[in-house]
Amino acid sequence: MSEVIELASIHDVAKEAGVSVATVSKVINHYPDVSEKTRKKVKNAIALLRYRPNVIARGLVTGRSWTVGVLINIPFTNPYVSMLLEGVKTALENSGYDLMRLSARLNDPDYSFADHCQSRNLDGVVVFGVEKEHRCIQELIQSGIPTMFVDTDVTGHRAGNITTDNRSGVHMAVQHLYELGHRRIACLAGIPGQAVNDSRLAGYRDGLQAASIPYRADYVLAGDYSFESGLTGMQELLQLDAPPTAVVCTSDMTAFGAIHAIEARGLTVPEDISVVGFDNIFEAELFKPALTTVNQNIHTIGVKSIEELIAMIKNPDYPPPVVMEPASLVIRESTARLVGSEITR
Amino acid sequence: MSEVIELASIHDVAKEAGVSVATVSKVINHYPDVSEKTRKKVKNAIALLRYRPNVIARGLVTGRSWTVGVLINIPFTNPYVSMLLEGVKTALENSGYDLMRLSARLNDPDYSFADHCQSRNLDGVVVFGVEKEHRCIQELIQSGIPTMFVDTDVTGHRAGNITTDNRSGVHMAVQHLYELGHRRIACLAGIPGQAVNDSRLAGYRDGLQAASIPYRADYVLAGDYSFESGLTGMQELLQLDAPPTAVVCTSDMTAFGAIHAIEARGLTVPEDISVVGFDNIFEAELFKPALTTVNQNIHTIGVKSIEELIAMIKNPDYPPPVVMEPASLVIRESTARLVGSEITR
DNA sequence: CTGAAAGCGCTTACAG
DNA sequence: CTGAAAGCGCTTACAG
Repeated sequence: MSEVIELASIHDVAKEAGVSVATVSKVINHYPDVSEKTRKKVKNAIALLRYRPNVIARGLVTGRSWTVGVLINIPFTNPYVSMLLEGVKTALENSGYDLMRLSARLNDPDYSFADHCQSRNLDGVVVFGVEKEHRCIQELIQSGIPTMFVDTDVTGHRAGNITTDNRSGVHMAVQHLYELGHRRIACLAGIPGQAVNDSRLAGYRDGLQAASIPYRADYVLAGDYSFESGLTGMQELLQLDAPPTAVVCTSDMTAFGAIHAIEARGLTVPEDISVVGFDNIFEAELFKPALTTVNQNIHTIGVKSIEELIAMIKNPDYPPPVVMEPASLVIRESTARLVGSEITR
Repeated sequence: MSEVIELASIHDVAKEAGVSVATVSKVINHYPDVSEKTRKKVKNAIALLRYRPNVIARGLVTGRSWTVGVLINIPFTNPYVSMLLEGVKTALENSGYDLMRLSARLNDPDYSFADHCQSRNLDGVVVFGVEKEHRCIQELIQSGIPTMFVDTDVTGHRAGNITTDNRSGVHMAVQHLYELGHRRIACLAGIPGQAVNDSRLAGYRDGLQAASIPYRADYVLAGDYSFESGLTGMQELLQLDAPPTAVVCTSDMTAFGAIHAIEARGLTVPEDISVVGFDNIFEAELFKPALTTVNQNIHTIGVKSIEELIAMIKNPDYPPPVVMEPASLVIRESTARLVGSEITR
């Protein structure tokens, strides 16, 4: 019934056109030294046989696979990842590159991510959500495969990175809360040791310092950027003798969790406690109360990570890019002026 | 300083071990007819040189690339896509396959998705968000590449599909609203012609019919599953002389949009109008009011699409799978009993 | 049990 | 301007 159609090879085209495969190759690759007449013949044969060059075979000899890999060490369901991938996808359109998502076994000691990339002839790779210390990072840098790290502040001969100005972002959040009269400002943080988290915590300290508010260790809780960690973290903060009147979270999902915990206690946001998030995922606007949060240009980060990567691929001497995207504060409904006698020093 | 380490080839291993490349190949591929002694030597050489077989080169001769492609014709930022990809990723772990996301140019008449897949030696592909009529679907079926269509009801020699029982899902939603006393039930639908939408509309009609409620064309509006289409669709419904008291939406995002429009009019959900969504994305629970919606086992669909695809790849005679996942109604806060004299026939 | 040879579908010097 | 040959890194009959 429905016949399976085999793809024609370059030999088929050569035979059809009555020329050599070398000549066909030259036509395909737009070499100038082919007569118009021959070029015509070949093009006709290509059209007739619906020939498409095999990218894989070509890659074997040229060493270029027209494929960039991506390592995502965060659940896809994190809206942050979705927005980033959307940016990646946008930058890839019409670039000629396809995207390969590697099934990496980062916890397997016998597994090497760099080997995986090389065995697939990847032209470059973007990596994100990996801690600076993971061995795969040094292996990657050693391998010489062009790499862009998102949110991991490492560089190498052919490796750059891109991140948001996390530090300023949280600083702005703290300042905003200060200006609203808050002095007991807590922080629901992320995973200790990750560049992203450390920078945000530094911004938190900056903000406190600029406002001359002493740092309290019991106001800072580690987490993992998830809804759950916001929920449990906030529950813990509410147990304190002097609970905070405001909390800055290092992700929007964590902020949602925190708000959930606050409301479960019969309190309201922002009347009783102000909450600010980080990321500005699209849900932040939909949420009630609409979330005050630090905006990251996530889509842009996705786009630029690919653009810079491709630049590195095309030019071996391209200096390893280090790009920092600005953060900005988006004020919505989850933060408000502190009322009453709560203001203390 | 940091030396770039080249990956060893099978020739390097052969030389190091003092055997032929054929023998190395046999060791790699676990052929039995290799003496223990030789096997040892080769394994040592492999370890010494940190050799990994080049998947690409292997693929060129075996015809298998250990790569499955995915065509996603919906924005990544749609939470539905994220959940599906998370399932896909889960099923891929330890399968040996990597995932390639094709930069498809579906609107380019010179572009053939099937050719693209073949030129990349893809072992199989999962496609979703593509209308049944798009030429790429027949091309794919013709090509003989194992394919799983998600939410598109086509099959072929080596092509199956998977979908949610959309029809029953919406039927249940309508029935739920009917039992709450609603009779003026509208539908904010999706893209006409898409299998997903048609099934859901059929379920809407089923529900009406079972309740003996006449179908009103002005209660059914096409959309595109987005927040915006819920917003504008609902605005339109609110203009009617007899606006609906309940509306079933064909996506959660559309439901969010509809609720937004209702509230912007000074009305409340569910007191004034009940709203039910479709998908049960994780935001549905977070939203206020928490959304009553039809649950799809999206993660499972992602998992099964890959499992079935791999089964088709491994066995040329595997019958084209057609799987339908059950839908279920999740009742939350966005639907309520109709009060007062609103009940009419 | 082992290896030489052909071949997967291409590109790239090189000779003519 | 054109094509024969070697080679990219592998696997697979096949001969020994």
